[in-house]
Amino acid sequence: MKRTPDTQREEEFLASYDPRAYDPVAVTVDVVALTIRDGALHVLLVRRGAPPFAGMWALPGGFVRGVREAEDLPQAAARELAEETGLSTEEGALARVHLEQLATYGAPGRDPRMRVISVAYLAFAPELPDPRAGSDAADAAWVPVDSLGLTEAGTQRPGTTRKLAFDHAQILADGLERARSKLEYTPLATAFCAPEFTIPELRAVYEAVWGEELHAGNFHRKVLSVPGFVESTGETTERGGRRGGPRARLYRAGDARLLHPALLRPSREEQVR
Amino acid sequence: MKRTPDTQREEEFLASYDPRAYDPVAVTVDVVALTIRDGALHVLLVRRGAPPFAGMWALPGGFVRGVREAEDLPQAAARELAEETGLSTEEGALARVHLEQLATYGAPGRDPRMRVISVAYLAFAPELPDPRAGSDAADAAWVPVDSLGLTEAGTQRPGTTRKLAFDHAQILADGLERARSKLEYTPLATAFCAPEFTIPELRAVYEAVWGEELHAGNFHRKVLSVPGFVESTGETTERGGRRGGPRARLYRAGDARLLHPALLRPSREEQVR
DNA sequence: ACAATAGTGTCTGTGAGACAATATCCT
DNA sequence: AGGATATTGTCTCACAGACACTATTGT
Repeated sequence: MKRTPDTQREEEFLASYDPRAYDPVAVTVDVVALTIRDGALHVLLVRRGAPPFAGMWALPGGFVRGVREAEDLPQAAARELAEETGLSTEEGALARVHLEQLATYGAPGRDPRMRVISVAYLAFAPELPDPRAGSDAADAAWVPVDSLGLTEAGTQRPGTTRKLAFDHAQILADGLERARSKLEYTPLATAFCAPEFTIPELRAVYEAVWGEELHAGNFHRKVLSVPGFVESTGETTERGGRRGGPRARLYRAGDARLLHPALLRPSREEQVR
Repeated sequence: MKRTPDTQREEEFLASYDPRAYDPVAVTVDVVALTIRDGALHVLLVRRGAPPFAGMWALPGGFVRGVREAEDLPQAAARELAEETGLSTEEGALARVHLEQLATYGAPGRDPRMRVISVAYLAFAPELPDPRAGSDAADAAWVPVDSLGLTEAGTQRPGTTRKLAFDHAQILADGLERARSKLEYTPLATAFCAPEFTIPELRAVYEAVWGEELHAGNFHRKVLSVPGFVESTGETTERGGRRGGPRARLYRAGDARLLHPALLRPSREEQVR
């Protein structure tokens, strides 16, 4: 190739962009995968088998595969999720999982080994099977979020048994706040439900994520009044609730991508100042 | 050092984490810096002096400095912004700029040279001086956002003179949507204003960002009714508007971090379905 | 004088939340 | 039968938006 001034310039540029010339930087993807089990919000965690933080719990995650595999960031997140849940990307079970980017964490020292930039993703999943531990994990489980003693500041209260590695308490706290907020103005609560669901089931999702009870009657009317949130199937459940009550009507997720007007959390009285 | 099974295991782990063993990955920071000039929303752009995309416009950005400098991601964003605007981080002028993480872009091929993961930041700035081109830029300017022919999909309409490099049209589109949304439920519009401002000036910010006219009377009453949005200084402007009208009262930003109730955009009729 | 603008008042429709009522189903 | 629950009805208050009005300033 002829070394015109232009190609020479580009080569210099390329050289200046070579990361090998700098300190090594690694890029990982971590996933905050949320689901509802037994009426409580759970997060998917793996127990680390190797140092650092061996024995502690962490969000599922790992390397972004490089240029050769040409793996996009959402792909990497879906792969990590599939590896831990045992669900194949093909089966369509993962297709029902909502996945969105949460934020990126790159503070120096967040990983004691080297500079690691971690792109966190947030997943909303309907009830999934118990996970099986992946290759480099000692264990994996759906863990009730309440059991982790998370504070608003993104730390864990002292005395919590399951300690989170790295800055994963912060990432999880950010993910939870995003989830709570998204339920307000998007129909993503339906992502926690089976394809057909009842309004009380949907209400249970809101109560689990927001951590407070909602008024059944007002919630019902509100959901039906938001255009495109849910659409009726015309069917009802086969039986009433396990403690009595009439059969509930079944609904599907509607075509709205934003709720208008929004379903605001009741506890907004305490204005963040 | 004795090679216990544990340290050996860690060494293996470390080896598996060495990015040099993988394809090289670079991490950059790009900044969507927004300001209001002459009543129109402007974004800070630099014209590229070197290939690829030489001659095209791009968001200011560059490498995250590695382990040795221990540069955090927000620091890197502030540094890039300072380099292009000529404002020193010390002066406090940059301290009045609101900076928040926007999203991370890492699609393979988004940079033709190598795998580049870019963490984008969003900046809200009061009126700043004209930029001076940084080291590797041919030019730098505050550019009216409207002149870029951005579509909702994050592309540029054909026939637009200033073409954006890489996927920066997408990043900018995402930043604009975030900005529009943030004005609804946070008091960040005040970040575009001088320390003391009038309600009509604040309204001009909303009109520039949302791209639509607001009803002056209703806006006024609404802003004053949201607790903590603005607080009165007791002063008024020295003169009325340049086309007549009484002097306006001056306000400072209040202590609220969320607007409750929110100031919703009028054009939400077209529900995104 | 005239036009433009800051700021206030008034009215109306919508919607959220408290509360009540009714019908249906489980044990 | 008795208790729980799904669903609908009613009432009230807050608020967004339309419109009107007054006061103050620049040209």
